[in-house]
Amino acid sequence: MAATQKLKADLYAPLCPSRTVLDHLMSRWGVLVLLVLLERTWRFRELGRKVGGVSEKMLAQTLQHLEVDGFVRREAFPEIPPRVEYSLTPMGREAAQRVQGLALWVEANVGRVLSARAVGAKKVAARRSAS
Amino acid sequence: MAATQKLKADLYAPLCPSRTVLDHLMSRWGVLVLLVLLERTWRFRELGRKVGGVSEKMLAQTLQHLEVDGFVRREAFPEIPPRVEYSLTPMGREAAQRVQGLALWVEANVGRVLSARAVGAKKVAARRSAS
DNA sequence: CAGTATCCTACACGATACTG
DNA sequence: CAGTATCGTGTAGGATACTG
Repeated sequence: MAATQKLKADLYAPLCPSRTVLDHLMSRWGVLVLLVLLERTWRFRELGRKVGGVSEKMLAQTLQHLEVDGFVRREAFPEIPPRVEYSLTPMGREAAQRVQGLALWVEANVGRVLSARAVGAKKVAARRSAS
Repeated sequence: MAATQKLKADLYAPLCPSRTVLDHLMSRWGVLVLLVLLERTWRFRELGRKVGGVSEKMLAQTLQHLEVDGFVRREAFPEIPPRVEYSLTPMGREAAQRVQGLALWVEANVGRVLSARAVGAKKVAARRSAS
């Protein structure tokens, strides 16, 4: 009892908890944080600067979600000034690697997508004006 | 000229187009649509029912984003009643497979995450009350 | 069926100020 | 430094009605 659930998870079911897990992993900032953490351990501000464009609030919130879900480990050192280090748990590393798989593909293929957009945007626009 | 871009894409740069590509792929409904399309070709309503919980508006918008980006092919048949079929392009399949990699991991590991949450939520809550 | 157009609201998110 | 608290706003996204 209390063992890890074996009842089938189903992303297509709106109420399935797997949706919230996926939401945390794929959130705007969640993705970037995971990628950065894959590289090494970081302090809070350091992480913020590395990600680029994230506010303190969202960084804190994102890290808490990932910590609660067991993807990120937070270690606070009782010093002055305070120092807190964030790293991936083993499970976090597993998930982050999958995220990285997609991220690397995107970085490598933005060019193809941008080319596709040039023609794709017109097709969609044409349908709208044909009303 | 007009060749696919080779200039380095950087997800950490807020202005890099790769961010919008990733946003489309990882959006709430984008993920689910890609997973479903990986299975086979679907009609509009069919797709909506399969995904579960998506509104017409969001389904149409999501499909358009993916179509514009060159991930999804839309084929309309001049019949009455109208029939429109959506499928993945070869590039869409490449991306969708990466998305699937993460999705399958999540479905298989929700149990571990749920267990982690039981203890993780308390740790975070404890910090807040210790103010 | 396959959408589009309109309206409306909850909340995601940023900016700012403050605490330990 | 490492956050939390508060406030204000833009917009993602749902509900509904309508078109071809």
